[in-house]
Formats: sequence, structure tokens, C-alpha cells
Amino acid sequence: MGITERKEKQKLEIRKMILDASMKLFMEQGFENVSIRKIADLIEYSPTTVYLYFKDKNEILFNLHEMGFQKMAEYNADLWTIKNPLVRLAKMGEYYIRFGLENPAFYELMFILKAPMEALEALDANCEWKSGDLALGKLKETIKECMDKGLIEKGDVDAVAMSIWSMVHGMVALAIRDRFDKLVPKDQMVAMMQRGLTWQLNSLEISDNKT
Amino acid sequence: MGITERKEKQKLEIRKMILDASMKLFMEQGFENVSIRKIADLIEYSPTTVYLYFKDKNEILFNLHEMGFQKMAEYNADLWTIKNPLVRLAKMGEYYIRFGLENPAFYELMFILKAPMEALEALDANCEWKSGDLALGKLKETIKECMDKGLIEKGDVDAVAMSIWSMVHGMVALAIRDRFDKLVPKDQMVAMMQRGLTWQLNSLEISDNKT
DNA sequence: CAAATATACTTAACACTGTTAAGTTTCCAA
DNA sequence: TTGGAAACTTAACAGTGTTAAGTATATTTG
Repeated sequence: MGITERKEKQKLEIRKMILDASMKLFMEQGFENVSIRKIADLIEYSPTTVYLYFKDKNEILFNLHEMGFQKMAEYNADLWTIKNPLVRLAKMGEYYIRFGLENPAFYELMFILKAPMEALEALDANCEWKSGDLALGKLKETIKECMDKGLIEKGDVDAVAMSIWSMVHGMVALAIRDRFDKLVPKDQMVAMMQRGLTWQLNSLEISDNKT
Repeated sequence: MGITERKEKQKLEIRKMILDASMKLFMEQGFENVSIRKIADLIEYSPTTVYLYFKDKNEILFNLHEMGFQKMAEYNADLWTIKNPLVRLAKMGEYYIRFGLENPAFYELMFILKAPMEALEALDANCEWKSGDLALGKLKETIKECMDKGLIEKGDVDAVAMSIWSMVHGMVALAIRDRFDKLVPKDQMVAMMQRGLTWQLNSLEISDNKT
């Protein structure tokens, strides 16, 4: 049936138009600026049409959030060429922070806003957060490698991954939500974050002159 | 001038009524539920009257945010009875996480939402974030004590404080914004956070059989 | 004491938001 | 050509923060 097939394609095209328009608005002025009416204006349809292609706004934000993970992957492209897992771990943290500070709007969508998670929940209560799981998996892998090679203290990989992720997330989240502004000079912020991260990872390291 | 004095008091009373009403709405259903119209309904004034006592909604949220810091201080009441700074540091983290998870609405106001910081900025671009500064100061003090007593590796106190605060903030923030839900079983979450924190602090510790 | 002023408060509106029920147009198949 | 499904729109609901303009109520001044 060639006709229904073409129709399917057209449906996907409008879906893409909506996402493109959302992304445009999103990139221009952050997610606060992504409204159904503005999307509709951009694609030159009525606001209600948007609801024929997406259940609600959360679903649109969820799709943008996925694109954020793609962009993040680009930052990590050369990560797996690093063979030393401890060096890789440090770079992971550095890249994570850099991504967050350079793409605050994406970062909020991926790790701060409730909306995308609500969309995920709405899809299916027992479903997975694929993007998050994938990213965390790579962190765990690296940490396990560090432990196996005796580079850091052995321990619960899940718990350690959680704490390291939390540290870099905490830094980015506090920074982009202006909690460091009044406490740390702005021009020293990134350097200080880097210093804190390095200090922590250094302390984790089991150096030769220890034990 | 007894009359103007009484008037001043009355003005403060209405201010308090507004804040009480805000707090009531806030405690009942989170900050999303705090709207000018609902506050006005509760105090039985028109919505515009609220604007005679507060510049805007941000200013109201800023005041609630301050109350959050007071509540947080209660959690830390017995902290300074702990003489060992490293033990105190661990407890600080534990209490911080507990406060955040038990008071997510307050936590969002204090460390996640932009609104209170915007109110602060609106007041005066060069002003301080008193509450945050005070809390961070206590963390720095404890870290400095740890370094001075040779309990942890010496380093930039500001950077280390930042990284430790970031870690516990990261945990709480990811938890209350549902980023752990799909990755960690809910009943194990708190235990895992605690485990991660302990592992990190243990790694920081310069134990006798090291160096 | 009456008029003018200052204070306190309200009404009505603006410009938005997400979302939905109901109605219309368009297109395809019988 | 007509019936029905699919695609799309209009209009509305219920809410948001915020403000200009108007109205009472006190207080101060002539």
C-alpha cells in the first residue's frame, strides 16, 4: 500500500518539523521559551495540531533531552582512546563539566528538569531511562577498571559511580543555578571546579608511596 | 509618633500574613502551588495587594528560601558537639542528605530553583548570599580543621569544600529530580548514597598505614 | 470643621501558559 | 458521486505573573 506508506512518512515529517521548531526555540532562549503556541507558529499550524503528534509538552521535552545525550556523546568521542582508566575517569569528569557549562539548557533538560522524566513515566511505569543508563554504564565500567587494576580503593562500584557522578553533577547544577555566583569569583569558577575534582581523584588514587 | 509606629507594625503584620500563607501553600503542595492569587485568597485580599508588600513572586520565594536555611540549621544542631573534624564532616554530609530528602520542597528552593537567586540579584547586584555563605563557611571550617590535623590531604580549602558540597548536592538533586529512580532500586537509594559518601571520605582519609 | 492630600486597596485588563471539546475541511475509497 | 475517516482549526477553560487606573478610607492641612 503505497499511499498509507507515504502518509506515514508525512506524519513523521511533521513530527520532525515540530521537534526542529522546538529545538530552534530551545537553542535561542532556553526551554522556558518552548511553548506549544510558539512551536505552532513556527511550523505554521494551529497549536492543537501539535497534540496530534505528541501526547503533551513533556513528550516534546523528552525528545529534546535525548538529543542532549547525543550532543554529550560528541564531547566524549575521544574518551575511549585513553587506556589508563584513572586518566580516563578524570577526563570524563572534565568533559562532563565542560558539556554542562557550555550547554546549560541541554543540561537542565537532561539532569535537572522533571518534565522529561515525567514523560518517561507516562510512557510506561516500568520502563528504563536508556540514555541515563548508557552514560552511567560507561562511568561504572571505568571505575571497575580502576578498581581491578588496583588504582583506587575497592568498593561497591554502583555506590562509587553514584558519588562521582553526583560530584560533577553537583558542580554543574550549582553553577548553572547561580549558587556559586556569590561565593566564588566568576572568572575562577571553572578552575576551582577542576581543582576540586582533581583533588578528589588524587585522594582516591592509591599511589605507590601509600599502603 | 505613636500612630505611624502602629501603622508600621500593621504593615509588618500583613507581610507576615502573606509569608505565612505562602508557607502554608508551599508545605501543602510544593512551590508550584504558590501563586499570587492563591496567597491573596488565603489572606482575603486582592492579588494586587500582595504587590504592595513584595516586589514580585521571587521576593516571596526568597523569604521562604531563608526559612529553609533555618530548618536546615535545626538538622545540624548537634554537629558542633562532634570534636573530630573528620567525623563531623561525615555527619555534615549525612545530615545534608537527610535534610534534602526529607524536605525536597525546601531543598529545591534553597539550591535548585533560580527564583530566589533572581530576587537576590534584583535587590542589589553586588550583594551577598548570606545563608549560603554561612553554611558553606561551616563546611570550610571543618575541612580546614581536617587538613590542619593531617587527617586529609592538604589542598585548596575553597576547592575542596566546593567539591564535597557538590557531591552531596548532586546526590540530593539527582534523587529529588528522579534521575536515580530508573537506575537504582528505590529502597536502596539512601543506603547507596550513604555508602558512596563514606567510600569517598574514607579515600580522603590519610590512615596510619598510608604514606 | 471642611477641603486637600496621602495611604490602602480593588477592579479590570494584558499577555501569556498547557490542554481539550467540538466543529470544519480535506482526502480517499466504495 | 457520496460516505466516512483523517487532518486540522476554532474557541474555550482554567490558570499564571503583573500593571495601569480607579475607588474608598484615613490623615493632614488651611
